Amino acid sequence: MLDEGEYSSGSWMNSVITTRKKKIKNKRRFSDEQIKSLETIFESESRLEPRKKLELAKELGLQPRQVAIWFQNKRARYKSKQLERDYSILRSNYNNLASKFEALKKEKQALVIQLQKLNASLKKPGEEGQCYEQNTGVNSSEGESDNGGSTKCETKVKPSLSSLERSEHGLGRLSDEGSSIKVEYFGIEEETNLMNMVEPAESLTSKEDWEGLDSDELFNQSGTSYQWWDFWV
DNA sequence: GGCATTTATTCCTTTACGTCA
DNA sequence: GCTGACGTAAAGGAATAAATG
Repeated sequence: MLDEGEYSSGSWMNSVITTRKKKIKNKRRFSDEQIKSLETIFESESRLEPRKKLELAKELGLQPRQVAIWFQNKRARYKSKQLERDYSILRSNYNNLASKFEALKKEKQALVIQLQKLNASLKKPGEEGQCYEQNTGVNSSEGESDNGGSTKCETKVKPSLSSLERSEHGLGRLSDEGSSIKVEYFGIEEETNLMNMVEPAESLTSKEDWEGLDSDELFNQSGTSYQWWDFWV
């Protein structure tokens, strides 16, 4: 630890202070050539073998201790820069993810609204919903009905359903079991549940959350009743 | 082989000097 | 010339592993 008998004589504290001040007074920055050589070696190996340290010190006209300290400080500086780079990359990835999340959330909300409209129209007696039920349930088994308006209802409702399926890449599926449409979507059965899921997602994506959240906090969020990435999985 | 001690090395933090705006 | 910010050489100290008795 202590080199060349640095603190070897006199009162310990006084010796430390005087010796240290004397040493630091003589502190000189390394020359450009010395720095260049050190940098070159550091690029290939961040830690020096003792033998190589002696050789390098001799070559540069420095004390081996100085070379060791330079490498030590260089490793610290490199690590600090690396941390900055890593943080920058993580932040960029995080921002990308956040914007994708926002887009997906909007898409989902649009689909939920579309679904509500479809359900509402099907539940109204004597309107399009009833026509659809007759078309899909009755007309298919009996071949035809004496109702001349069946083709009109079909063209109005079915395109909406197919657009829902298409927009969800085949993940969303509608069935007409019972009196209303049930959704096999995100692993839930009713759109009320679907709507409930929107709320926590909203709070997570508020401006304060995005600004005050670092990546660790994001991945450690356990305050909500579900994980936000489960939202669309 | 297990142990205590010594030695060497690393990392982290702090100190103090040099430089520059 | 003074001052504050910043970069950096160097020291202090804790932790760790290898060597030694």
